[in-house]
Amino acid sequence: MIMNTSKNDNYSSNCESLGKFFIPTKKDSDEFSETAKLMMKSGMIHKLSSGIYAWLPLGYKILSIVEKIISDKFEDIGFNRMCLPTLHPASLWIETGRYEVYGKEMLKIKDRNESDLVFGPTAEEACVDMVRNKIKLHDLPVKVFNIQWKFRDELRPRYGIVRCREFLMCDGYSFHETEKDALDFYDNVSEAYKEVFDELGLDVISKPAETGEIGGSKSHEFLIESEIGEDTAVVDGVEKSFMELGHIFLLGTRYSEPMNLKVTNSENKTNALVMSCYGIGVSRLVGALVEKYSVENGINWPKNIAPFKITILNMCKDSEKADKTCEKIRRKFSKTTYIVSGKKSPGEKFAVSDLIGSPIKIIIGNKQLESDSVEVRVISDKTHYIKIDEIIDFLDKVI
RNA sequence: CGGGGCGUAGCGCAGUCUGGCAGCGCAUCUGCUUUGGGAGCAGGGGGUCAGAGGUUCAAAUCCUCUCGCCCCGACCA
Repeated sequence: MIMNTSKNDNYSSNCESLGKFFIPTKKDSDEFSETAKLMMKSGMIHKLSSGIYAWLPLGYKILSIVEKIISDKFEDIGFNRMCLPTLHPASLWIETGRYEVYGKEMLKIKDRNESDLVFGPTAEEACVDMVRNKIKLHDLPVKVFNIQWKFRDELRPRYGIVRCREFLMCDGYSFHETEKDALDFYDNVSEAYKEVFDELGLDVISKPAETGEIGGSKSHEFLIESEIGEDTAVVDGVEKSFMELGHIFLLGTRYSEPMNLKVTNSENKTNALVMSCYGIGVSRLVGALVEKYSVENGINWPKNIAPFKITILNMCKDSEKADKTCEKIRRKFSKTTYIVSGKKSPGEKFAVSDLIGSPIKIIIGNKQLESDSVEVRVISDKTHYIKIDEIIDFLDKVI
């Protein structure tokens, strides 16, 4: 929708389509919460049904960036990335007794043979099935994780992707010989979680929690203060609303025992493995980030999360010099530059750029162009006027 | 799952009470004007009135059923 639509394009037509990126912004949205409203207005997500959202290119870009930050951290502490299916045979859930216990949030499906399937609301059973009969003593500890869509048939979805039915979750699973090994690694993961949230600029607290339906002996949840939080915690004597972003559990033998995940140890005894699981709501995390970085008319993304680090506002209608300057910058920073141009009004261009929220905004207007300059606004810095000849060097420094 | 509300053009809505040509704003397309904070004028296109059944000469409108969505509450990752 926003693209280079200059008619005077005989010098740039070959490249024009390269800069296109589909961002259908909206003037307004009737979403209830500010976070969901902003995500709809900026063209990040589209609702298909109650609690079921499509991720448009802009939203998916942010989701992917967050996913990468989490994934890198998990690999840093020794997890191997893998991928479990979204659909699990009901038989696995019957083995642990959760098929009946989990409740109406679990989506049960039948395939063409009338076999019962489950769209996984979580994946402990699937993961155990993947590793059982394969792990030998010398393999331990085994640490795997995946980032996969989950479905929980919420009674009442709300706040856009913050509490939806289909959501992206990073779920890690570790298997240990002893409870002590499991506990040590549990602390490593807890530390890694804090580093991830720090990297994203989120003030997250961890707090001991109930293990609930999932079972196990120890758990911590990771919470962020939020207007639309649905958990409460007491901080400094004041009860506040929090949104849960992650939860880790020391599961013990809750799954390994009934599913017969065992190894024979050095004393020739066969014991059930000690299992832990670690979850982060990746798609919900994007909601928390939008809430955190939202400003008056849009968003101010920090550089390490921004879907586009640079937004160029081409205010000129038929200026070859302006178009060529856009193209010069886009070629150098092609994956992270978004150009707002065409015959839209200046107001609309600024409004769209506010919604995209790049930390660096370059404004190409007739006034500065007369002196071969452009205006560059850098978040948390002043406005610079830079000569076109020096723009690439300047951007290299601030990006 | 209980209570309430809504469903009419892509989006937001009026029309429903009192049956009688399918409307308005925004968006979109065309042309001209405008170009530093979501522009102006003119013209055009776009409809399974949520769905099914019923009443009637005639149904968006009345009746019955079904579905979907939203808000509150309860429940819960």
